[in-house]
Amino acid sequence: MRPREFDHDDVLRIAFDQFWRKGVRGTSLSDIARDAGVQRGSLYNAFGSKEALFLQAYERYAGNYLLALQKALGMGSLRKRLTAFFDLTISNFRSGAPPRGCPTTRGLMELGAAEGEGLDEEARQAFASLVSRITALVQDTLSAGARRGEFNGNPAAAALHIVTVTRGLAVLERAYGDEAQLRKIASHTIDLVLDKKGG
Amino acid sequence: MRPREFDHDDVLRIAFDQFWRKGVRGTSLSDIARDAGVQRGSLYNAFGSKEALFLQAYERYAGNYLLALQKALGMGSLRKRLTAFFDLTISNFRSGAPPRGCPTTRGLMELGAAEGEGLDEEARQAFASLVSRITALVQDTLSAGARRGEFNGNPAAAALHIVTVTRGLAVLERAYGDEAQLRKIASHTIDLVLDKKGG
DNA sequence: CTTCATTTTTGACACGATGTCGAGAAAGCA
DNA sequence: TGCTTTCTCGACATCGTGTCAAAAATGAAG
Repeated sequence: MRPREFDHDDVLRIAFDQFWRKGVRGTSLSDIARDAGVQRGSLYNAFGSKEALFLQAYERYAGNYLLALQKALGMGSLRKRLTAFFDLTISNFRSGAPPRGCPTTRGLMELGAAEGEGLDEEARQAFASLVSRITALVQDTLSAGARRGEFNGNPAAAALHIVTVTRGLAVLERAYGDEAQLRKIASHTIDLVLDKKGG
Repeated sequence: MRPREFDHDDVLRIAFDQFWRKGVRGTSLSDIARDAGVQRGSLYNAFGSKEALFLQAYERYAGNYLLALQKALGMGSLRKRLTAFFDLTISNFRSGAPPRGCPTTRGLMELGAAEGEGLDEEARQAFASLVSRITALVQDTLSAGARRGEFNGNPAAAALHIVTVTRGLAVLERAYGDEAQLRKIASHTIDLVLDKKGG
């Protein structure tokens, strides 16, 4: 057995950085290979294909992101939790220079696009899975808030609405790049959900 | 002067159909040339580049879409108008077999992605322009509703919120492909906006 | 220590995409 | 009829993905 000359996790990190900055289709394996100091062929040997490499890199990101999310949703009043949720979401979109947007939303629109080509379906599921998990976390937060009398609506419907807004924010971020606008929409959404008339 | 052997508008229509089904990066000029019965070189001669062709095809679509939108927003109570707005939006996402999603959102995430490459910026503006125009139409509708006592919130903020939700719906359509879910979110959004406590 | 088996690395190759270029073809006009 | 202008067409350069076989490096067995 000959040992691998590069670190698996390092490559995933470097690759995801490129994918995030330039999009999946806009990033070539040559770019990643150069950045990682590895031959292109070695990447194929280790990961199989560009999309397989992307999927592994994305799963790595999704795990980290969910951890941060749980932390943000875990403290204070319901309003504080939702504010922290939107803060984290928007900060994530606006991280990097220039801002890199939302990798999940970009990936969904970029790869979930082509007609049934096999791996695209696998990618679609990876993205959808993260969105579902985020929705579940928000729903749990709302349910807890309802038990404490901080919320009187339908947690499932409200969570879906909130997550839909965050996906919309990801799109508007690309369209306008106006962070203040995103924060305004977020705060307006929290008001709508929490001030709703008896449900 | 030798006359062109193909119809300009026909090619735009055929090209946009391909771009809509397979994404911009997923569609090759050879595909379009084959479908349109034209040589690839002729497309370069007539349109300059793939992205220039896409932009022209997209502008053609955007014009038609805005016309349909004005029609949908022009009749009945405010609730009826907003319902028609979401209906048109979702029907548009779900048109085709398989459903083609939202071309604007897909285009934004696909092209507005790469770092300052010139034409990508032009594309971004085309997408952003349609989103802005849609927002303006919704805002006008809400303002008219406010004058008739059907709405007591801030039209600008509410319009932005509604359009943000439609962008989110475009993303969820790709993630889940569940049309009933999209319609539920839409109806919930209308309730939130119209039932809001005095603002 | 030598040999072997296994895995990684590496470079060459096939293929398809974008975009350029120049030669040839087809109209309008003098 | 001949000239000019534009369009069409095929060849080419370049870059992307993905495959393959040969070479290199390591661990294990004799």
